[in-house]
Amino acid sequence: MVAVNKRSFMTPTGPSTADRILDAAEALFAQHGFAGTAVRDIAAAVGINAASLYNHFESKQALYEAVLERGIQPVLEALRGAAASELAPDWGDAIIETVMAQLAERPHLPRLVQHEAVSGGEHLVRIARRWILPAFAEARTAVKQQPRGAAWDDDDLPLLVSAWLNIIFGHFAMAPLLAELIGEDPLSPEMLERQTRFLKELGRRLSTRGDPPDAAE
Amino acid sequence: MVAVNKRSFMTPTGPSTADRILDAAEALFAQHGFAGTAVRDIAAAVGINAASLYNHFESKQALYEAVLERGIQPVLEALRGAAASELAPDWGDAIIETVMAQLAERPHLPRLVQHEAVSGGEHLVRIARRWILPAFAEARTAVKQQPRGAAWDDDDLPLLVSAWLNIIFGHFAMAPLLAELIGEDPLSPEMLERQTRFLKELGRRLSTRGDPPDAAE
Amino acid sequence: MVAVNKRSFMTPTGPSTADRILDAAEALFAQHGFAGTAVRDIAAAVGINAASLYNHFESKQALYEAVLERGIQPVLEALRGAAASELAPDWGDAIIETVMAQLAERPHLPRLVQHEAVSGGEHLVRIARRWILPAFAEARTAVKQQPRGAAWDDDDLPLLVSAWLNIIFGHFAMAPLLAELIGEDPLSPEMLERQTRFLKELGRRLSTRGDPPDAAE
Amino acid sequence: MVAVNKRSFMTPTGPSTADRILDAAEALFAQHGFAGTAVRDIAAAVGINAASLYNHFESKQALYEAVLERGIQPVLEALRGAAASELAPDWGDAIIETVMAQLAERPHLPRLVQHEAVSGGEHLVRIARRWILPAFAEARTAVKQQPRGAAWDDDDLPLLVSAWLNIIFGHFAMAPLLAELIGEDPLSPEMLERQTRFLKELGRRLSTRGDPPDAAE
DNA sequence: GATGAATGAGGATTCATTCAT
DNA sequence: AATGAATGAATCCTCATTCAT
Repeated sequence: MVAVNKRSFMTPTGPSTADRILDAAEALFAQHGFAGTAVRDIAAAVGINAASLYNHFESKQALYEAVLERGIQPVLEALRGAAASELAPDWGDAIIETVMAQLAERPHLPRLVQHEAVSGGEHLVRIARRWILPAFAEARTAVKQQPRGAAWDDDDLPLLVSAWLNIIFGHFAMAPLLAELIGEDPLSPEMLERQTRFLKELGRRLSTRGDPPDAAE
Repeated sequence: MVAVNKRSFMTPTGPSTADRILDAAEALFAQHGFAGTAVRDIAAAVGINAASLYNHFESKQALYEAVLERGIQPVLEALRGAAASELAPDWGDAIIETVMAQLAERPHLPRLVQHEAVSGGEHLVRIARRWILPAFAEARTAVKQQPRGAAWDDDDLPLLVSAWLNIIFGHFAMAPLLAELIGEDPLSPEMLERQTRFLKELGRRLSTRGDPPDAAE
Repeated sequence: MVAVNKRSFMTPTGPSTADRILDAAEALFAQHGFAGTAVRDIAAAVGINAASLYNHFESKQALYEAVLERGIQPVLEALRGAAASELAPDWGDAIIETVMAQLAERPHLPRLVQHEAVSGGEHLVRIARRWILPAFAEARTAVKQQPRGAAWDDDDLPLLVSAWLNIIFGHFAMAPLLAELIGEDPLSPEMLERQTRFLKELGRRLSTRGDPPDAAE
Repeated sequence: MVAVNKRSFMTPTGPSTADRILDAAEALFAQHGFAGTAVRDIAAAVGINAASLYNHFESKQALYEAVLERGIQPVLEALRGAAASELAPDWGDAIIETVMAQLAERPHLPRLVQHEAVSGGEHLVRIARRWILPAFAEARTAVKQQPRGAAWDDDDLPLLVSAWLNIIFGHFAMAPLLAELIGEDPLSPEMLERQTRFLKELGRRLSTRGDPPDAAE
């Protein structure tokens, strides 16, 4: 028996109800977090009755986790792909572009993850062990392999990776606030382009030892 | 016996009830966000009846805002103080140390702010206009005044400030997740010390043009 | 045992839940007024959970207004019908009988209206504009068309209408108090019959100039 | 020991706190009824703390009853005075004028009584037995003594008295609604004057047998 | 799959009242 | 006589979930 995608086969239907629920839930969970999102509101956004939602997902919890998994998986895969070509000269730039492109497509995802991370709650650990830890390891390896990687103390690498993640995810997650501050939508194509350029320059500088290595307070 | 105010005599005059409520609320809001925190739980943490809480704060909302203000104000003031001494040679390091010291004392605050920022919600704008915008302006000025400031494009400055904020706040806000990843508590004195050192090095590198002085794509 | 639709087979399909709620609410609101009636008590009277009530009505307010409308509408219609036949000789008597019959059937209604009127509150204006104003206009017209209508000064007509309404509604609304005073239930068929006769006599006298035919100051 | 009015003795103080509470309570109870009035609101209207109110009245209940008694007593006394002079020729007019004058001075009272009457509740019976029953008896006697009293069937007298009470109290109690209908404040001096005139005319007509004594359906 | 109705648990908030000061 | 703080009970209402249809 061939593995067949349950939907998208033979019928020219649009996205399945389950997918539409996932979409609506992703947006709402990203905006208001888990606790701040009512199942009823998700259902309303989809245009169905709240009870119907339970035909597709066992519980609010289960839906939340499905949303997270569906969102994180492609990002990780893209990241892996980019990381694989570690030999290319502007390898760092490639990763940045890949990740930014991924996130630009699903701008809710970083907010969702940030929400979850900040809550540091029950769902976190499961997700962390399955998705983030490997990702973290990969990112760490990547950073270490940077040409002048020696520049960073080995113990600082986790902090560096964490910093990178915070910068990249933060740009999306804090978009509403940032918009307030710069008077422009941080998620507009132009701003995303600028942010991408900015990140590349950042990468270049971070892999170079700073000027006067004396100052240490 | 002199007529004595119940709480100014013999009793060590602990924090007022209102303050204790603010403390408990800060911790709980930071952990679970606004929607995820029940007034009853805050009251329980303080050891009072939920109804009593309303003798001190008009509503959950009002309490939330009070928590935010109380938390943000001293950080901003410290930041201002540090920024004032902009002539000192290791001026950037001073700011980093000041901010880290402030946040270390109230580790809930960054999570609280992050929660709020990610939610990008109703409370945000008010706070943003009164506290964050000025802070942002200050931070921006500060960054621009760095000795080798010419190194950054003027348009990139907001992004740079945003990046700094995300790195600094992110370390605290994501602490539970980060702990999971590095196997150590990111908020332990040693780790905070390491992070401070890391940030200083980061500052040094960021204010130095990256290696291939051609690249600025 | 056959799978059977609980309420479409064998059960005589009693009034819908919404109707039962309206009934219970009508009685309770009439007895204790809006503020004095707890949603929980209405639900209990119906035999459902208080939460279920919100599947049928958006709020206590909405329920209250629905009760008022449902109650007032048929009375107004009956009144209109009776008023239409203004040519009949004992036209006034017909109206009295119609109204009394209507109110006798829903004895809660007058108390409800009285409650509302006395409260003169927020709900009043909406209702007043939609239902009572037209009714008032009709009543006024009716009174004016009485054969010997010339007997009343035009400026007194609103007062006359108001007086009639107060007498008629008052009999029902004050029933508990009146019962206390006369030792009989004012809502018993006999008493209602007597009150109807009394009102007719009243109507006859009111449309006749009083003794000293000079007095109309 | 002489019976001394606790307040108004020796000190030129304004109304005592207890009186101010009674005033505020009278207004609020009249507007919103017992259940719809919060002790806090009464206190706020007086300008004191809700707790202070309990220095003057044992409970909300007790305050309510005090308000009712204080309001009803002078009306009854005035009524008695007027009724005593039953020999005067326009005796009915005198009563009307007295009562209207009394109520005009305390326009909250009728609404208060109406609220209570409509609620037909717990407080009612006590009040009824002590105040209203005697008043009713008096009114009944008064009506019966009208010159052409014979015109009314003895059994109708309670209904007639009830009608009178409903008309008179109703004008005040329904003032907000009536204002809505006639576009004028029913409690303005002019309207009260008109209502008084109207009531006198009413009295004149009611004590005259109606035209065609045949119609009784 | 979809839905209207039902519900127990819990949400924030208000209430009348008490009490130490 | 006044008050700020406290509280248990009750307020309206929302929530996630179930179930018969």
